[in-house]
Amino acid sequence: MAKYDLDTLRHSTAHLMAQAIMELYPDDKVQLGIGPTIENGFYYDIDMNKKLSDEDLKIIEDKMKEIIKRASPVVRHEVSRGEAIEIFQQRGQALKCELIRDIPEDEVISYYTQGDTFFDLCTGPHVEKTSEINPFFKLLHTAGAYWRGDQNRPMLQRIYAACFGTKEELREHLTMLEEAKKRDHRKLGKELELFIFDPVAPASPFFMPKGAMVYNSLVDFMRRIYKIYDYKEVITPQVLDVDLWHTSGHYDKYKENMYFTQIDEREFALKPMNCPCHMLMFSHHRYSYRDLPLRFADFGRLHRYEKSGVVAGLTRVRTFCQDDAHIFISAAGIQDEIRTLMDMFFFGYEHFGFKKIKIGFSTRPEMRVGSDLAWDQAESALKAALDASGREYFINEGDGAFYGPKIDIQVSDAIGRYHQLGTIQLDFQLPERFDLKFTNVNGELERPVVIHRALLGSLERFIGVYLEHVGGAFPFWLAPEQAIIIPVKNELHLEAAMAFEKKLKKLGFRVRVDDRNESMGLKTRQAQTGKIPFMLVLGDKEIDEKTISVRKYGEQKSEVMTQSALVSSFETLDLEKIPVALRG
RNA sequence: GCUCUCGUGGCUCAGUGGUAGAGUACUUCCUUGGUAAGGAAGGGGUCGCGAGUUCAAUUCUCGCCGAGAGCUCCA
Repeated sequence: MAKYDLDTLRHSTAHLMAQAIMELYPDDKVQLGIGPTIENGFYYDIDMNKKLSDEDLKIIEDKMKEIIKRASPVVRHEVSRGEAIEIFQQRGQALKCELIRDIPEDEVISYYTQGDTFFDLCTGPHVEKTSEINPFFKLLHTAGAYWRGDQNRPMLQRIYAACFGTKEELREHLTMLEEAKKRDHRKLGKELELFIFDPVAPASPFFMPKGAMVYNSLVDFMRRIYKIYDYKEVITPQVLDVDLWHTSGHYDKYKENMYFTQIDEREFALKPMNCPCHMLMFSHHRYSYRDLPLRFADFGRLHRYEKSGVVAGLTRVRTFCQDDAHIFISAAGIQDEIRTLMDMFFFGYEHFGFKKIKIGFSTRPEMRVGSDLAWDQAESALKAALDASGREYFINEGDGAFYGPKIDIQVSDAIGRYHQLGTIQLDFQLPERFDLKFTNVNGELERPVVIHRALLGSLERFIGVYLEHVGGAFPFWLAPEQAIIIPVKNELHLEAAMAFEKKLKKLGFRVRVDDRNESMGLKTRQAQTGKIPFMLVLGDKEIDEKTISVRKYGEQKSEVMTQSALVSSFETLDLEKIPVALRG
């Protein structure tokens, strides 16, 4: 049993790093901000004149190890507020003084010293001497971070570090980071020729033929799900009069993030979301309770002017497509619909092989619209539906949208990272703004509630997440190229290869003959690095016996099977593109 | 938007105050091959864009654009 828990060790290591920096750079006005522990280690926010580089991190690490050997005692002091401010002021630690001032009046202030050079405000606990700190840490990188997370305050230098209780855990974590780098969807997207970016359209992907194949397969998959769950797809305009965005409220709240265009002296905006279009469509028709829930699905292209610093690969882009839908429903129907949605979402995620799924329930935020009564109803309906689903969820107090509470769904990828995908949001504000009504069972006009929901989130983001999840190796039904056929000798076997290709193509499979004048070694290598699910080799033997040599992606060996057996196994695999409930 | 880093053939990257190189990809030829790179030749770059310093800038300085790591934000 270790003497200290991991959190204490990490925290003490953070102090150790701060001390190392103070000792190494005495003339750079080092001021300590905060240095909390985080999931895999810790960070420390530091203000200093010198800009730290990656080389400096190595020097700091060495210094830290030296201080460990020194075995300096770590001592806790408890003083009054005034004394604490004086002590930290003397040492030029203005940031710490600010923190002390924010501590409630009556509390005793604790701080720690380590040897003679180091002072830090902290409640502890800590190790008793620096030699008790283990060396299983690594300083990873520096980045800017606003003091106290406020973009109007100065930017400090944040140093991130990994820190663990054992050497193995540290190594495992560093290996995971390496693995994450290899799986980076931006790298894979380029290597597998899925998409490109160009400065002419910042943060906007161009999907190459293979990427478009994946994109369209995902849309196709969603359309099939929509058949089961009774969604009606609609198609809506890209460019709409700003009046619409005034009505919806988006103009006031999000105009900084919208694209505008003027023509015939009218101002238009490129749509950043589909909802107002769907509200408009609902209002153009007098619907009855018999029509509800009415589900409008839309794969419309959206444009949002995201700030330059926030865009990243496919995960945050300026043009994207959601698997968007809006459900118009009576307040009484919410709970059932949410339950149905949860079924549908989990069905979808499991289909993609996401096993660990986290559900977050976000409640009313401080800045909100709508009456408390309406919020009470909406929250309790969501909660009841979640409880009824029997799935675990956690509550994000105050994290809801300004127009209603929401459910967010995160999935864990193959290397344990969570990504937000789906969202289900209740909205009683847009129906109000668009004055939506339906005729209820008593013949009276009633205001519907709207549910915004997306399962994949955005196609772009989902492709990024999924690429990293599968490491670029798509399952058969999603692979842009499902099989590659290699003739052993072009002169002798090309004809048979092309005949087989034609046969598979007629059955709807995506196959290609590699007819280049290259060695089998090279073709094999490229079939593997291209992560094509099946490599099929045809030579004399196979042609004579109507068989084919089959090597699956990731396997070292090939097996020989009859051509008809291969075809039927392709047919079975390809069924995965069709949700179970729709299979004949 | 803010802080830091980066930007050299399609891709991955060397390199230099005297206007550029490798590997790979591409084209052609040779090779007729049995499961992760057979051989050769060839074409391809105003070194992100603009200004400044200099006899001379891809190299140094500034500005802009784009990308990355974070922060703030994310309808």
